Amino acid sequence: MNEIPRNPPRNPDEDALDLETFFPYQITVLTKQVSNSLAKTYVDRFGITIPEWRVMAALGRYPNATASHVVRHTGLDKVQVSRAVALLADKGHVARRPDPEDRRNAFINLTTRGRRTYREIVPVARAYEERLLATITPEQRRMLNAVLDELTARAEEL
Amino acid sequence: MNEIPRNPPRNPDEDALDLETFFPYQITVLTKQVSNSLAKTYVDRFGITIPEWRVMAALGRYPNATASHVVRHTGLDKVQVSRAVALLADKGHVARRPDPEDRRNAFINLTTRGRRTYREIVPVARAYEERLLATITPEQRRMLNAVLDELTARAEEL
DNA sequence: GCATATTAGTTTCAAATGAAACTAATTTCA
DNA sequence: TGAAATTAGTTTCATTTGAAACTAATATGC
Repeated sequence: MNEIPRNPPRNPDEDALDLETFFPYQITVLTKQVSNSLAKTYVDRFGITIPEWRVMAALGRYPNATASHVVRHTGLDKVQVSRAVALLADKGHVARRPDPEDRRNAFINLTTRGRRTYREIVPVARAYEERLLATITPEQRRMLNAVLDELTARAEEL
Repeated sequence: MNEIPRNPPRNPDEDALDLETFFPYQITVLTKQVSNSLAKTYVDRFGITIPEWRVMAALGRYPNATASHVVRHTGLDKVQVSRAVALLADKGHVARRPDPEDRRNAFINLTTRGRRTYREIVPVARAYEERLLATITPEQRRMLNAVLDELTARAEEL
């Protein structure tokens, strides 16, 4: 009795690193899962990609923004924003209005149609987040939120 | 005195969603930062990509694995593993040995050279993680770890 | 046994990505 | 002024990605 429990085949090397507890690995795996789920929802139900959704989210929150503003608010790079805005304009979700003061700029806004779509997506996005976070306590949520902000700031420094 | 603090231009829409507090957004931004930093380190200092590093990490921890095992331990898909193993074999970091019992399988192992590189990378990876997490408490780390595991399991269900 | 299904792993191909080059407009300062 | 530098945004191009098709080997069921 009392067999020694069988571990998975073990590296004799003491210093072996466990990927499963390595923070960059954990967060990458989770992010991929979450992004894939959301991307599928957005494409299937609304015909837009994640970058396009992010641009709409930024415009929904901060209307009349230039592409640079959108870059700041979405964490996308300017190439992605340029492309997402072009696609959203094709689909009639956003419109560009040149700035007469400085013709390098264009103000971007949701169209009526874009706003309607935006208002449909927001509760879907919230519901997904809610289901995802359903099993963790409000306490844990607050802390998770704070820690992620802290780590994002920290990661930028490094 | 006592000016009303100026918020950024506000959407009148009550239901606007703040991207900055939206969990899928937060985690995506953080992951991108972290991955870019690490990818740069791995490429610059060791000449390998993140998928290659992950394969090495899996083999360092669980030697003599088939490609399917590596898939399970790395969260990469089989295409990525196939490519990473081919590249690592070219670089002399891993070697494949066909399974005589079932010739569809091949056992993959770090070579002496691969093991040497692996042992160089592990402390660098640990040091990065350590610097990243330096400003959060051990308590927060434990909780973060547990919550990420929980959410990853949860995300797979959804 | 032998046709059919399944499994391991690779290759192909089309789409997504982002660095670098580019265009157009504005600002700087000699 | 007006030449050089800067800024906003777009386009190009080479690389990365992953779904789907494919090859080769083994397992299953009639």
